[in-house]
Amino acid sequence: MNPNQYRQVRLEKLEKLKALGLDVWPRKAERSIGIGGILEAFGGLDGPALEAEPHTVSVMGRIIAYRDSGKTAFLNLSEGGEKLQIYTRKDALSETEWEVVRLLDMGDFISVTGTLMRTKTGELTVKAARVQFLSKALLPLPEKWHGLQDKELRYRQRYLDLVSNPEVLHTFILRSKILAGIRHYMEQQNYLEVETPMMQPIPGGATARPFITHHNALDMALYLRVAPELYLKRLIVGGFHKVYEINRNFRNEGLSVRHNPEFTMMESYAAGEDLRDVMVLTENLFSEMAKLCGGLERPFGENTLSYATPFRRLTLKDAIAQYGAIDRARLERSEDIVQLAKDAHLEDIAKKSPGVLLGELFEHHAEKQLLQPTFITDYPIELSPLTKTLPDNDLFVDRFELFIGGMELANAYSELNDPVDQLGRFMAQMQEREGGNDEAMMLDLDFVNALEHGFPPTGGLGVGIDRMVMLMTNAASIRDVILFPLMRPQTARDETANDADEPE
RNA sequence: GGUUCCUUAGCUCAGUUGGUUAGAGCAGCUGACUCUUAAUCAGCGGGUCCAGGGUUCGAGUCCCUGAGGAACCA
Repeated sequence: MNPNQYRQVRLEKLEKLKALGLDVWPRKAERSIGIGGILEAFGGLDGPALEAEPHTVSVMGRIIAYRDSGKTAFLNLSEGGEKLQIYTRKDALSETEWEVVRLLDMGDFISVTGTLMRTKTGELTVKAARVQFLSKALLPLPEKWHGLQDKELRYRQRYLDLVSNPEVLHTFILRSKILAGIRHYMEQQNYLEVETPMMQPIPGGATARPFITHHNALDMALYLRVAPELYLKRLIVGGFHKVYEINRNFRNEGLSVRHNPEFTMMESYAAGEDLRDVMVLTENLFSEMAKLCGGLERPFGENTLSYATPFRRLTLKDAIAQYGAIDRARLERSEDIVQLAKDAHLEDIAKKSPGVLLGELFEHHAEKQLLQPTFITDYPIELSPLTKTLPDNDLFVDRFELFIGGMELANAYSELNDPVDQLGRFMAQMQEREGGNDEAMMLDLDFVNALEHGFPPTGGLGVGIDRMVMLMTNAASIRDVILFPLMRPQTARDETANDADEPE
């Protein structure tokens, strides 16, 4: 039975439905209430209560189960991840409608009008008095018990994944609720949502390789943004007090269970604030979202994570010392740091400064072990070209990254607002770039110019929304929380071989 | 980039040491059944075993190359 044979059989049924005089592709469904609404409004009523005071409803949905027993048939309709049983019997329908019921397939959409009842097993059911045919599915649904299991098909044909795996639909419904929850929380904190360019002439705000594209009319290169940071800061210069943006960033990097080339980030900036204020904002955001999703204790893989505030604070060096079982004093001496880097088999050690090596030692020894929410603070200045230095140490900056479940979830600074210092940091990045580091930042002179017009002390934050949703929904892969994750095209490579000049 | 694993019917999966005509369930088709719950019962149809090459008397199974996917490492 190949897909064409299924189509053929169902096309024939469609012709039979037309022959009954039906509009088989009607424009609108008869519907007085949704399935969710029925469950909410009548889910508490028992059989006698429904009989005493009959409720007539019109519902629509996709047929996800069909149990036919002669002159009756039970159907399950699905809408928005909720399902409802329909009871049809020959003697309760017109001859035409009974014919329609017999020509239905799983996957079809119908609307049913009838009264609510309880079956003998107690299930809430609509007893059909009228049936409206809405749409024919020409192709079969995946297996009804196991759903669609093949991961490749689930990502490539997400619509089938959503239809046949209800928990997937619920994950994405929860994602929407988290997004709404974040906006609600930020609004409560008096932040304004803004939108800044996603196509930028100079990509800035993060050390990452950008995607490049071309604008024909202006004949100029444009980059998909790696971060909105430099534009949001311009808004603080312009007089916005507190702003945030939730949108996509694009980074031309590999794919993994934690990385998708386009991912959703929330960035926020608050004038007059510093890193301590941003920490409070951040931990409250996470704990509020955990509450929204069921409670402060959330399962993640093998662990239970607690979002009770305050979150733990740990300096970068302390984290390396603690998780790497390394004498803390050695992290103060450059030659010891180099030796530790060798011990950890880091690459290109000779080319890297002690600060860069500290960052890599942290990733090597500590990152994956930071399961419970932890703020890591006091980053080396080389890793943080947009951040104010610590008051008592100009080699380290006032920055935190938040780690949960072994992943980086957030990144925040006391923003550098000294334009002269900022220009110097850009120059250092330019040197990095010339040295072959294509992740180093590009010089954005207009941004420096904006700072020269006066930029108040500001606390800034970036939160990885996909990873936050992973935590809240206990998803093992970022692909399980992105509706359409990037996949290599399935078409044969020789059909799309015009990218053959791309060096691999 | 490296290592390991996966790809068999529309879907979910079996397939023994390399040996006859590749199996099951769901889905589908025909029939029975007026309260079913993965409905049940009887019968029927459905395969580019990911692709290409090789070894062999014989390959879904072994080897090589490629494609796509998954996990781990860097």
